[in-house]
Amino acid sequence: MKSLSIKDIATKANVSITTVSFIINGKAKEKSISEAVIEKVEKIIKESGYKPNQIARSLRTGNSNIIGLMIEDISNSFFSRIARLIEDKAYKKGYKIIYSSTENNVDKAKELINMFKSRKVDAYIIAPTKGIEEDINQLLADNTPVILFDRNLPDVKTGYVGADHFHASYQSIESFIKQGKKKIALVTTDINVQQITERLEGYQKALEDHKIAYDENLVVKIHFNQDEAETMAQIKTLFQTQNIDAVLFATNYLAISGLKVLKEIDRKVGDDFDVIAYDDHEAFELHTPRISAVQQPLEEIAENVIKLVLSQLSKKTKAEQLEIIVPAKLIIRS
Amino acid sequence: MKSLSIKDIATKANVSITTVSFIINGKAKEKSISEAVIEKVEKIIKESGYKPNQIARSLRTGNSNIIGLMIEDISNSFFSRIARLIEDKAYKKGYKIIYSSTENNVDKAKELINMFKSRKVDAYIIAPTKGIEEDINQLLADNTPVILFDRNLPDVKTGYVGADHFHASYQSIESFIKQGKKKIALVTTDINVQQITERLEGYQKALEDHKIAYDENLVVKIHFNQDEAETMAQIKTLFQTQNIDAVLFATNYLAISGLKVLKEIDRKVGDDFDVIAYDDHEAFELHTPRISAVQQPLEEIAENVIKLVLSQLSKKTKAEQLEIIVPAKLIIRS
DNA sequence: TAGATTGCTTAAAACGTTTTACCAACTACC
DNA sequence: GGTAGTTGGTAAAACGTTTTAAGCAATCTA
Repeated sequence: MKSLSIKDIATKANVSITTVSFIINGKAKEKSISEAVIEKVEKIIKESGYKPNQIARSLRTGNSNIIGLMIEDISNSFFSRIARLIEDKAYKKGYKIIYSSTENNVDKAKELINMFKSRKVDAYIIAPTKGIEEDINQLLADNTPVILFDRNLPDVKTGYVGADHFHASYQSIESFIKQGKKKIALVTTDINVQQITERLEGYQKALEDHKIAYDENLVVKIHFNQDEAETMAQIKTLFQTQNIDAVLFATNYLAISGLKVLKEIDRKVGDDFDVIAYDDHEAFELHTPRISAVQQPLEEIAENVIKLVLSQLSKKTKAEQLEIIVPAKLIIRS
Repeated sequence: MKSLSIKDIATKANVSITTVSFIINGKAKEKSISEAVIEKVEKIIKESGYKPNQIARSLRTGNSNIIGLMIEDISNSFFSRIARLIEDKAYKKGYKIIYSSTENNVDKAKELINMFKSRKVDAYIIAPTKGIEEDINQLLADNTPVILFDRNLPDVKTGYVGADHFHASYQSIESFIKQGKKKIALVTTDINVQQITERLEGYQKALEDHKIAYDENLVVKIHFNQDEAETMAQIKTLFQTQNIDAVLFATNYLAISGLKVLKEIDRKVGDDFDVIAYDDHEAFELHTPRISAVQQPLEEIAENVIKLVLSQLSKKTKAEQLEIIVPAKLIIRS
């Protein structure tokens, strides 16, 4: 069964295609179509269940009402929760989302941008990887709105929304120090994005400000794409060879692996060994004892991302470089 | 900067649009285009970075290489993990995914189907809600492939992939009984989908087969869209008013709420009170003590879903009603 | 009364592809 | 030397919209 076209409606209503199009697009008044015709056509549209073909529409108008969302991995709860919020808000404004996981792989990311480009998405929301600066700048040069979130790229001048990672990390370490911790470890990843380096810098600065020497043996950088067993092995080595009394995990999945290790080696989190995780997770509240975590304000991030995107979509001007830094919150659980 | 069109390439290569199109679509041989021309055109395409406009292509061919994925909620880890796997596999076959969360809301689901329809998606993958049978049947009548997963709809005759919920539930209860449990509760939701009712039936049948009387006070149906505080209150009431010695949670988020309650009322999971969760979650392995769970084989589900979709896409025939039931696995942790 | 304005409507071009149908020039065959 | 087949290619229609420019009456203005 072929679906109806505007032509069928026009024939049925005995008016021209143009007239129907004007009515559909709410330009009836402006083009001074008579009430009688408007009503007749609207009735027919309603009765027939006609829906305009978005593809034809896109081809003609050049925009698709689709926003491309590129994240690292949709199965990571941080991203899936953000994605859900963004989807919700975009939907309310009539935009749909096409999403894809980049797996932090530059080639895949580039390919995705091409994909999105050929689908003529109206705007991009990207949690970027290093190495796609040029591709993004190309988009910006074409006047396509691009908003970055979670990680900023210094060489890309556009809107960005992210949490204050430096400060949150600093605070976490400071809270350890105030508890009297001396040998504080950091388990982080080797991906070279601002968001991650900031966490390291916060760690270093806090130590420095409290006159604790930085010891590189206490910082473990886990390779991004390796499997969990290997990650756990590395963390285990840290725990067993260094006499640490506190650890900050720079991502929630690292924290989960770390907690598994602790369980395995039967080391308890408590007064003499404390843990903070970056990015909260349901598991942390349920853990015994409960695990402290840095919470990013997901709702606020999503809200701002969409705000920036919509504002760029409405202006036709080049994207302005507007960085929105929202505070992250350290939740101390005990 | 306007992007290149096939016309620009044709002009540059001094051939017709048709020729370029044939080459792009790999029909050069078949249409007996000379090697020389093929090379020339391909070189120009490569150099210029030309990418065909998918929208125009879709308009002309009637298919979009997009698969619509409708799930309950992308921020639920079960769905986000499945989504990731499906995305991956679809991507490898050249298909992109547009996804949307239905929130188990019939109206939203219907609206989404319309949305997808007007975007001419090539196929649908749906974790359906009750009430959209007719809309789906409409799609099937138009010969559009639709594959259901996670929940089946009896009134829809099409491909379906899901786990054997009845059996997994039965097994879980049986394992309680073998431990000597007598008062076994079930915390489930009130959404009326096969997948959920099967879990209840498994519960009932296991009790019956082991001559334990069914007590409706031990079954709590939590309203789907309510907030967590209320859910926890209901579960708390169950725990405090009924003298139960085991509980099966029918979804992972219910189990998480339930575990929070246990923590709150300081009741320990252990020999005299056991818990099994349906759908595994990282939190369960980390919990002290570790929580047993029913694991659905995500990879296998995703694999089969994609297999069915692709098979439907290749045949032009009406969807065949093929139900693939994969076993779920009870992971006993202690 | 001529010209301008207003009210309602439409024909046709354009968006960037794919595909059908066709053409022209050779080659091969009997 | 006529016809059938092959090789290498193209013109133009079609997909379903939006939008520009214009047309025609009827009414108003001076």
